Amino acid sequence: MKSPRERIVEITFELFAKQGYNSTGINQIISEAEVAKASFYQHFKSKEDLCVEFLKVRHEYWFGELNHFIAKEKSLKSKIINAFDFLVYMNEKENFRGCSFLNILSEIPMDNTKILSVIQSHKADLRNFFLELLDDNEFSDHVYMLFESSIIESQLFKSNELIEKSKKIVTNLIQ
Amino acid sequence: MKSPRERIVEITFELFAKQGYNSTGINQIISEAEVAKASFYQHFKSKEDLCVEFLKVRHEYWFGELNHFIAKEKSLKSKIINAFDFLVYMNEKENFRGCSFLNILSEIPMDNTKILSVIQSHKADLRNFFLELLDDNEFSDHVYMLFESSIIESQLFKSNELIEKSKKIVTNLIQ
Amino acid sequence: MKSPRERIVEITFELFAKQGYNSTGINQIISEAEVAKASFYQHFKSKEDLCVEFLKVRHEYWFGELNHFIAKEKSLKSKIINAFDFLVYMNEKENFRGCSFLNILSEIPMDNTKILSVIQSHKADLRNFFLELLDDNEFSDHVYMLFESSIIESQLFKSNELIEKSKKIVTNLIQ
Amino acid sequence: MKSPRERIVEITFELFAKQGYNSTGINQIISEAEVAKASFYQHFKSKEDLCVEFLKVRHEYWFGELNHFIAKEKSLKSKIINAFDFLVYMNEKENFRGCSFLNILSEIPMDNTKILSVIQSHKADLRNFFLELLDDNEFSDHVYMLFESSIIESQLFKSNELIEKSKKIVTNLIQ
DNA sequence: CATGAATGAGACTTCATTCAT
DNA sequence: CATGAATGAAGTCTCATTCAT
Repeated sequence: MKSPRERIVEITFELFAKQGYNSTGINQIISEAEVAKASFYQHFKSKEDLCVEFLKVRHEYWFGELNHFIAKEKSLKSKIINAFDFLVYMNEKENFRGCSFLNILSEIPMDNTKILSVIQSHKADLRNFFLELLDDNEFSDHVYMLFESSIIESQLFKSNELIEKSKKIVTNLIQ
Repeated sequence: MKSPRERIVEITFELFAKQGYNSTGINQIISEAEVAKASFYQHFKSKEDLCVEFLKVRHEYWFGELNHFIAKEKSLKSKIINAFDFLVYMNEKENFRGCSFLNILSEIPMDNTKILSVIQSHKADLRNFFLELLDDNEFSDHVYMLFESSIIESQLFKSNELIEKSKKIVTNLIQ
Repeated sequence: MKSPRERIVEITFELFAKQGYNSTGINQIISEAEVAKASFYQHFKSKEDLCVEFLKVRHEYWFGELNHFIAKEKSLKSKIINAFDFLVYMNEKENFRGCSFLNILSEIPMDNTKILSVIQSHKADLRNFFLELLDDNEFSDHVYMLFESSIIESQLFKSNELIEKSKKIVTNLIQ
Repeated sequence: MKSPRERIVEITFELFAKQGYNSTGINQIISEAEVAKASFYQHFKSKEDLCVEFLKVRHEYWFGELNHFIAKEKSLKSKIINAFDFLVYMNEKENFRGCSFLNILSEIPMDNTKILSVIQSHKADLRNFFLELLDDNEFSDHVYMLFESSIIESQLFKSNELIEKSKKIVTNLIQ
């Protein structure tokens, strides 16, 4: 059996992604991780602390999956297009749960800078991901914003329709 | 003094928009609205019910403000551009609180169809708003998605930078 | 059955006096008072709040008992002497638990001014009790201090010995 | 660097005197003493055990300071008076924290005989201190009790007023 | 239509102590 | 003798909702 800390992180990964931050209580986490409550607090100063850890793990996971997903593509253009396909893949896999980072952004008080900055940093990385591929600040942000909308709108409408539309738009722009 | 129901709705309007759904308790609402608890439940079956009412009021308010904001513009193009300026205006006014609808989307359990459908309907109306202006399904959705990102990214980074960028992009596209 | 609030106050009265402030948890109080946890917090904002209420009730009770105990005495001198006998009576009744006010004084952080001032006010009243009887500021404080020591030393040694000694001293001084 | 045991005892000395028994956790002690948890339990069976050690150290310290403080005085009378000045000195030094022994008396369950007897023994020594100086059982206890009140009342009112009053009373009695 | 007491189920957190390494 | 992860039990407090008046 894995260490309590590992079990906590794993379960948190699942639950925060599936149910969100506020809907997931410490009690559920420790009960599903089969860990004593005090063991939890040995490793994490607070729920907020756990949230930061979760976002870090999620960050690694998400970019890992994304890079893996587009790795097989050769051309720049198809890499970009595949990034959108990655969203479809994730929606299928995670049942249109949207972006964990943006979801938590909505769930925390606006003045929680500790968590906010982790989220900002994740999105800054994503913005940079497109910048490095496209090497044109304005166009890369254009794609980034269509990408962001794609995530949100597919979460909202439980449908990949607008992802596909974005793909088409980007395809046309990218010539 | 206004009726209890009106007072509840008004206070809820302020509090949900400012603090979010989960961070606003029934107790705060009834105390600030100076209404008895059971009077509250006379008018609203549950907090969820109140949320639906809030979203409806917010919908009216938001589109009202938007239409008023762009009414003075004559040309189609400047109407669109001004819609983005409206976001800047709202951010200033509401301190980068983002979109109430998307925020609540993140705060509720995924299977809450009652609230979900109100949010979907609001965004469908917004999508239609651009469609009616632009009369081109693909292009209007393109603008819609940049508009949505603009809201979210400005909330995330507490900055209007990407709204301005979107404006520039749209300006170029719209020729 | 009495109201929840009454039951809480009664049980608290017993438990704080018997076990002290820190050793008595909210859980024990509500379980013995057969009250829901949230009912408790309907009536008392916090444990500190309950403590203030307890001290007020205790204040009334303690002075009530004291005055009743010495009421039968005619002469000033015998009233004073009987006040010390009251301590013996209370020790017997409450098993040498000492002064609730001084006990709590030791249990709270030094900067808790809310509770501190209630304790100070109780002791100021006691000091005044002797002043009104004796009408001589220095002598009344002398008696007050012997009275205070009597309480503490009898708590410490679980014995009325020093109360009796104080009685003798005061008797001799009072001629 | 001193031995772990010494470091524990030193830190405990500071913390128990400053914050009290219940407000000082084992974790704070070991962290400030820079000692491993199990090392702590190597040396002390329990927190209660540590408390006993603390009281012993405090006993030595307190009487050491007291005796040193009054050593310079020649006459019996001025030794007694100076004992009261010692209380003023300690209040200034320790910010009206009162008597560590009486504070802990209030913080422990009444049936904790192990700690109780250490406290009793300390106060018996103090009572004896006055007896040896004054050689008159009744008068020495009279002074002892004024001394005890002086400590407590100055803790309660954060003021040396009643110490000064006691000094005056004792001065008059002592002729 | 108004009142506010009462509630069950949960929230998050900390305590002193033990144990495997 | 040192380390720090793991623990059970308990801590205080808040939630949306119901009910008797």
